[in-house]
Amino acid sequence: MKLYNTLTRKKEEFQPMGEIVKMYVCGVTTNDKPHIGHAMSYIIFDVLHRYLKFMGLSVKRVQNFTDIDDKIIDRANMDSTDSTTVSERNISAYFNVMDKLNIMRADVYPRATTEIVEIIEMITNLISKGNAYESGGSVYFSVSTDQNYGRLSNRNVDEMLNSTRFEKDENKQNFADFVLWKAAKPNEPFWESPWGKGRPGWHIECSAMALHHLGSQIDIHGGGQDLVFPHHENEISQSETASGTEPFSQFWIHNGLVEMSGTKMSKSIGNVLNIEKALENYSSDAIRLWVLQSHYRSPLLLDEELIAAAETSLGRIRQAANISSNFLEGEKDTSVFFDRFKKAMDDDLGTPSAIACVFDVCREIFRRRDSGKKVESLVIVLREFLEILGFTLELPKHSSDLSEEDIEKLINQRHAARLEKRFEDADKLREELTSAGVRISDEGGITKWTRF
RNA sequence: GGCGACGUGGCCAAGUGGCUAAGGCGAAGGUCUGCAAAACCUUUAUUCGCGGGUUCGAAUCCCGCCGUCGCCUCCA
Repeated sequence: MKLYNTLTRKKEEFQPMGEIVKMYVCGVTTNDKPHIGHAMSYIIFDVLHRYLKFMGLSVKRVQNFTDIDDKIIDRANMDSTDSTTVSERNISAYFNVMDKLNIMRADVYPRATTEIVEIIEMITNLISKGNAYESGGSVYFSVSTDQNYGRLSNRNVDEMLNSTRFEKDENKQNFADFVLWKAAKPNEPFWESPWGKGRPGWHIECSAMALHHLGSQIDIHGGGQDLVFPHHENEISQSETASGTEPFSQFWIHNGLVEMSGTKMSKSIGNVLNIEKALENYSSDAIRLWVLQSHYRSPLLLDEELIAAAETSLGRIRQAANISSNFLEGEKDTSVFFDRFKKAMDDDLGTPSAIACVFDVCREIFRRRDSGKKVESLVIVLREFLEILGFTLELPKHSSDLSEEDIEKLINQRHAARLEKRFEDADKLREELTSAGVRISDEGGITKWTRF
């Protein structure tokens, strides 16, 4: 399988270094409920995870929660509570929606606040090696001690100086240095450290956790494109100087960002759609299909009509996946579809082409059913594709879900009405069933029904 | 200003040197039906932002232009 590696800016053949694939995916900062951009990112890494498993590889995935930072403290102050409460609340919300989105759980979900020991250890190590320095109760990473700095994001420190627009920090030796340990201000939560009371800087936790849970070298490090600089650039620097080994990660995989009418979704613009709200109107599968129908490195256009269109498309898929033909003759060779699907996925996780293949399998299933041929092997291969892509095939909720008895009763009533040619009554009963999520069809004098 | 991505049918979106430019949504017609729904069949880009160039051959490579977006210390 080939994957686009941000580090080398090309597609490269993926081969894990050891027996298991070590995968670290940057998690969320727990200052708020997860939004649709998080859904995009984690759906994509979920599919990567599933596909690696399908290829026969074992995967150990670690995903962090940044459960202490400025925004969380601000939120806690706003809500007159503490940062732990805010974080716990949003971590619960995270698991709640991600489970609904059928995103496989990572093996470990370390939190910044539960890895303080490892973080302090790593910072101490960096200081002893001369890559970091204490200043005013904080500790900074000295960017000039790493000659490779800027490799991932393809920029150099001198050029950055001309374009920088961040506030000056008197404690820093160099403008590009970044904070590893932040001295606590009055009334802020803090942890004891060799440099006094404070808390971890943002970047260090991922390095410390990756080292702690996966080791000094990993296979895949993932996250949104907005993390390339400075977050991942800084992670590389601190990890590689601390461990003395490189590369920290073989592959750097970055997903594109959700855009709304040509603009990135962002809290400052106020165009954030949270997942909870999206799930009120659309099925988990529809959101997943909307994401996977465009390539993971491209920006994803957020337009509710597009998710609604995906919901419609899913009707086809669900229906095809539940067909059984009862015919014995004419089994179809599925290898053509299988090869096509695999070829698409092997080329940098080409889910749009893989999904095109899924729809073609669906069409073939319908065609064969309609012409009296066996479909079982196609249904099996379709379900396998859907499993790899992480679809649940769960039916969307309808306002009034009828029991089987109710459905049979209504169908019988309609049957009677049709016999007496009271078609208006019959059509009313049909509408009633439709709005309750039951689709009926009159086939050769028999009325068949199915939930949709 | 620096770095990067992108511009393909009504909408979304694959394809990145050579068979008929995938797939989804939408639209039109047909089959089926009391009428439908679903499904199936047919139609819906002689053309890939614009202008040059390379080549036997370009949506795909090169140059220029126009336009959109992201990152450049909050971010999935």
